[in-house]
Amino acid sequence: MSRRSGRRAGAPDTRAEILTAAKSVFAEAGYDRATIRGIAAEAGVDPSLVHHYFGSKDRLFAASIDIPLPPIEAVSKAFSEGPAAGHLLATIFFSVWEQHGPRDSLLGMLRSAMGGEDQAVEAFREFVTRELLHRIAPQIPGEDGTLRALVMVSQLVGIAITRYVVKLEPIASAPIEDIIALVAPRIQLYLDDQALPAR
Amino acid sequence: MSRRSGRRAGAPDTRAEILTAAKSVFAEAGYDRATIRGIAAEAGVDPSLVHHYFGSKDRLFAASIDIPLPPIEAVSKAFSEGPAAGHLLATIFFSVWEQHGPRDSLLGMLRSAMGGEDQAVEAFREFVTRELLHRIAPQIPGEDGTLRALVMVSQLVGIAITRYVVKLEPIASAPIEDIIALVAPRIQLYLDDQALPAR
DNA sequence: CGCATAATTCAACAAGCGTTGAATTAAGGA
DNA sequence: TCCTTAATTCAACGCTTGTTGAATTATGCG
Repeated sequence: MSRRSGRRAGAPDTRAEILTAAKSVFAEAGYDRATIRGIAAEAGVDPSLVHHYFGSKDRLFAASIDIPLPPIEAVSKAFSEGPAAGHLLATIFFSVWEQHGPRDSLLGMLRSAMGGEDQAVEAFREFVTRELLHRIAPQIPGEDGTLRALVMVSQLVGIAITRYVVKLEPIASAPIEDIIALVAPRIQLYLDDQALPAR
Repeated sequence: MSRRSGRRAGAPDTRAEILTAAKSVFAEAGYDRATIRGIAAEAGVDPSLVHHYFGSKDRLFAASIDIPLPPIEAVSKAFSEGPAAGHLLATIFFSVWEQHGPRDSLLGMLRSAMGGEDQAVEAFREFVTRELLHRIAPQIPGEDGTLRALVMVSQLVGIAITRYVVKLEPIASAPIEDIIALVAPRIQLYLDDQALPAR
């Protein structure tokens, strides 16, 4: 395709290796503690090469959290499952987290968002809104549909943080099926119970 | 009392002012992005003075997240409330978060724990275990009491992150009573429903 | 007052950071 | 082979950070 490619077809793509290293390091350390020098070392290249390919730490980070999440599109269809919708929703959510690639990107975004990195906070807000809230909220009846949907999402995100970030036992080591079985009825309750109790 | 106090009785306690500034800055920025120079500037003193009083950034941070949380002791008593226990539990939890002082300390701990600061992660684990898990888990019947308690706590922490850290709407601006009313029935369900559904 | 001690500031160090531009090596087409 | 272009490295700048030790100022007691 490109006449100006300096590498052979089967050779390792250094740029991709840097990106993989970046995802891994950002996931472990978050934006602040991650260093370009550390990412370069992980990829086995010179720090300048990282800058040559990605321009800046900001842009490298942006490239690291840019992730397509195929299974999440099934969220919209989950609601036709009736009483099993809650279980299916939780299953979809955690199936993404249990894969190494997406998990690294999500962890990087999450860690950095909590750390206060503006770009990451914004990315996290957009991600939750676009991938989850916009697919779930319209399916929940009542004026407070969006609020209810977000509280429900907070339950899932809260578990993700406890399991993958803080690694609190026994959530960190429990089979994901046990956790799904536990949370599914509560998710279902958010979907069914449309009336806000009087206060 | 102490013969060796260099300040008058009514004079401002510089050490306390530094600590207040530290809590505020750590809460906003987290451990990594917070700087001793920034904290010193906030307190209106020289950076060296911070070091003189607290020794190191680590120890200053440790002092900043060391917080007594009086109302949380009431958690143990909440379970005698029967069907209202879930509502009371959520109320206690968020009443702590809605106060400025404790919120700053909690935010600092949370932000830094997510950022990967070892000391903060450990502090957060201990905090959740000591203040919440140990009080709640024994009250939940079944072998998986601890797991269920932690999933329940994850729901509360997840909302706290969405509301106070990421500030996602409409959770960030909703009256806390609305959120409590929403989450209370799900908390109650964690308390009541003792059987783990077959998988 | 004068002295001891605490409170506070000043100036500076060493280390690590992101970033830069020039130099060097490797590769592919004419 | 030569020459253009990409890939990669080298060395260094400027900046910020936590930390340090000496110098300076304020304070309270005898």
